Amino acid sequence: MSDLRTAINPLFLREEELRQAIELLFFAYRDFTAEPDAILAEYGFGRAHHRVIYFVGRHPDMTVSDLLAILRITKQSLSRVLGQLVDEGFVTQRPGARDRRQRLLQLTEKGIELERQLTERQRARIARAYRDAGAEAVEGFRKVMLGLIDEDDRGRFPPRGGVRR
Amino acid sequence: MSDLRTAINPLFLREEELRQAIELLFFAYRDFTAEPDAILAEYGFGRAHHRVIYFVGRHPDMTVSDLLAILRITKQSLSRVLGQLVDEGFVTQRPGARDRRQRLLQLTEKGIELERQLTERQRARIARAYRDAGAEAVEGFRKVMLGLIDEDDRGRFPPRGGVRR
DNA sequence: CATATAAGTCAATATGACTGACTTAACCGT
DNA sequence: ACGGTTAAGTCAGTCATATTGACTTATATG
Repeated sequence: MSDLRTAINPLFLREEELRQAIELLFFAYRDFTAEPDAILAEYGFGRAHHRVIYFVGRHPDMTVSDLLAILRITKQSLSRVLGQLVDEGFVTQRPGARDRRQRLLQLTEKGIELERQLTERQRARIARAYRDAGAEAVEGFRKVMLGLIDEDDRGRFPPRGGVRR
Repeated sequence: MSDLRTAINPLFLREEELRQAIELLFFAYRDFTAEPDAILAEYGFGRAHHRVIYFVGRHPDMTVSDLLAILRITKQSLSRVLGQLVDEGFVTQRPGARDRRQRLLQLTEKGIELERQLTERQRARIARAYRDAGAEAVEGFRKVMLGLIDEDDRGRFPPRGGVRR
């Protein structure tokens, strides 16, 4: 028996470890998006609507440009989705005070309610995983995930100062 | 100043922590798929082709049903993508020996080469993140990611026995 | 033999994304 | 005040990924 790959070659372990990470990302993302997708379908929306609702909820008064930079899609792609959300009363726009060319985006009450409904499933999934894994594992998770993200977007995640006491 | 949310309410910290996890997943997946997507575009392929190539490479002689169960898409959706890959000589099929209704899937040399090209970028990204984060963080990452995955698919990830010495 | 299963097919539709070209309004520096 | 730039939006065409639903073919299995 004694498999050459595992018994002798440390490069195989490395390869296996990296492949597992690829699959962890695939399966985690697949399952992480499945629940909200099912809710969205009831509204005739898709995942793109969720992203808009999520980030507008997270950063009220963000501009269209900000949103495009986060989503990394074209404005033509955003246009349909955002237009639908505005038409159906989930998102409102108002001109920027400093720069009146900007359209600052906000969620309506209806939008806030949908955002809450969509995100609470995801939060519950994460809360369970965090609880089961423990605080130390959570720190490791954050570290690795940050390392996977392009450098220019890491600044979105403030370093967590240890709780002073 | 002294923000009510951070200064007093521990539930806000919790909420913030969970939201950050949502965003870590979004940004990590976005950046993780961007590089292979660019390569795939040169072949006229999309992310769905990558998934098929990846999993067939990972599990040679897997059946179409196995693949459908992993990807969680309909066979009609898979059909086009798989058909293209077969037509263009990246994947081959042969009837199962035990059950001749099955079509066992394999990568051709060409398919293996493309798989390698696509996945090596992702492996490099993960290797860098793993190295920067350290072994302990990697363990935490694995624990949390596993917790995010639906229970019925966790068995795909064998527990890592500590290296005996 | 009857039923169930694995795979594939045809048709219609929705969603999310793209490129390219263009407009409108507002800002901003010289 | 003009001219260039930027923010946003629009029109048109295309492509990839996915869906539902109905059906066929071949093979397996009780």
